[in-house]
Amino acid sequence: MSEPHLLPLLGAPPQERRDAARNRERLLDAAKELVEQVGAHAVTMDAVASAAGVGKGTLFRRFESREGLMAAVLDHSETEWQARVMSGPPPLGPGADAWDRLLAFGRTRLETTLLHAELIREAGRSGARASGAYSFAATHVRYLLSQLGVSGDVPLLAVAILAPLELPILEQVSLDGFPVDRFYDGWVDLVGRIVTPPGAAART
Amino acid sequence: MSEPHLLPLLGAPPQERRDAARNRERLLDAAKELVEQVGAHAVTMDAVASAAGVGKGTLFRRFESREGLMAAVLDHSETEWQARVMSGPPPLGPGADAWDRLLAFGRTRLETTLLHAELIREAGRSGARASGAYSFAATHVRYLLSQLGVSGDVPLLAVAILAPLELPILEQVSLDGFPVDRFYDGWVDLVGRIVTPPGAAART
DNA sequence: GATCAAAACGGACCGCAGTCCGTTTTCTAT
DNA sequence: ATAGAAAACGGACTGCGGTCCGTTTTGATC
Repeated sequence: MSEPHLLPLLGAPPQERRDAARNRERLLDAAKELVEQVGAHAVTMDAVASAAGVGKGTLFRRFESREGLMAAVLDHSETEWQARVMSGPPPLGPGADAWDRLLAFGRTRLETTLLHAELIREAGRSGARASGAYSFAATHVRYLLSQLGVSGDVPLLAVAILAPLELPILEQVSLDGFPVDRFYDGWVDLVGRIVTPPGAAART
Repeated sequence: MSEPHLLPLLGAPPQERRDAARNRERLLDAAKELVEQVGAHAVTMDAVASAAGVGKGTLFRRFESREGLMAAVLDHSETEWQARVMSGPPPLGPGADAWDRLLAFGRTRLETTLLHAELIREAGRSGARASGAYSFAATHVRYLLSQLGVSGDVPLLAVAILAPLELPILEQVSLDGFPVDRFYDGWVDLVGRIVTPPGAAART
């Protein structure tokens, strides 16, 4: 006669225990705090654990690795941008035409990448960019490209459009000594060439 | 009366002492050997030092860091490719027209990047890609673009052409599940769009 | 409210990158 | 050949990321 006391909630991950949830929060808060105070590069796992008043083992069980922790911190920050893209005001959000949205996307993407540069670097490839944030961006660009009626291998063109805005590329470039401002203009030119099929009229 | 015994050789780095040079070579050989045997990710600095019969301090003085060492190993491998580009047979080397050279460049660049993927990853950004190899590639592409009479911000277009061939991008992409083969075709399409100005005739 | 298995905890412990500093080698000058 | 300073050497040492495992907490069951 006894059934599991709470709704089985089909297929959902077994539900996190209360202490686990509490500690996850403490750890994330402590991490964000420390990142802000001393910079991501100087944050040690021991420091985070003890600032959160939690054992080191727990920290690693929750976040897998240092990179994983940084990715979690980063993810939190980037979620806000994703929201702006999906449901914020135009031209970034819905409502403007696809071309203008694409340009706004590029500009803000560049800005957030630079803003979170250190965190992105520390998150390494385990991180947000690889899974969450990057595939969101890719999906969005693919969508805009299809709206623009771009022909060809749209997924790959999306990659090409995003690539120059990724941190590793930006880092290599600025070593070659580019002013960042010029970068956006160059990117717009690039996108124009990709979007406008050969033989069509030029774009403004 | 006594002058420095050997030609002062204007401005040249003070010349490496003989033991230093010998040890550098031993270390590099040991490193290459170990990388080959167990894979770059499993090579420890202690292992390299003791395989070379040299102290750890020496290893770090010569190569700065683990990443620096990996970069040195990588550099050695990539030099051969650079030579093919600059003076090998066409279409990669000089002799073919710029468009064909550009395509050959892209294909071989993609190949070598994938071939050396592990080393590139281990070399991190301290490495060859950042300084040596990357700027070589960028310079070459700029040159080919100008040969093709491309208008616009050539240095930036070169960045855009190279970016999708860089490892971090390739890694993100194949997570999205692209077959690698398709990639080259997509890249050719991209380059075509960049090189062919809007309104001009399409390319073969 | 008592019982019990599963899950989470925490800190001692390990391996490796990178530093430090007393010792040895090399090279120049005489 | 010899002396002396500069440069290179090497291995003990430190700090940090990550693991392991005996102990504690949770929450479902009766």
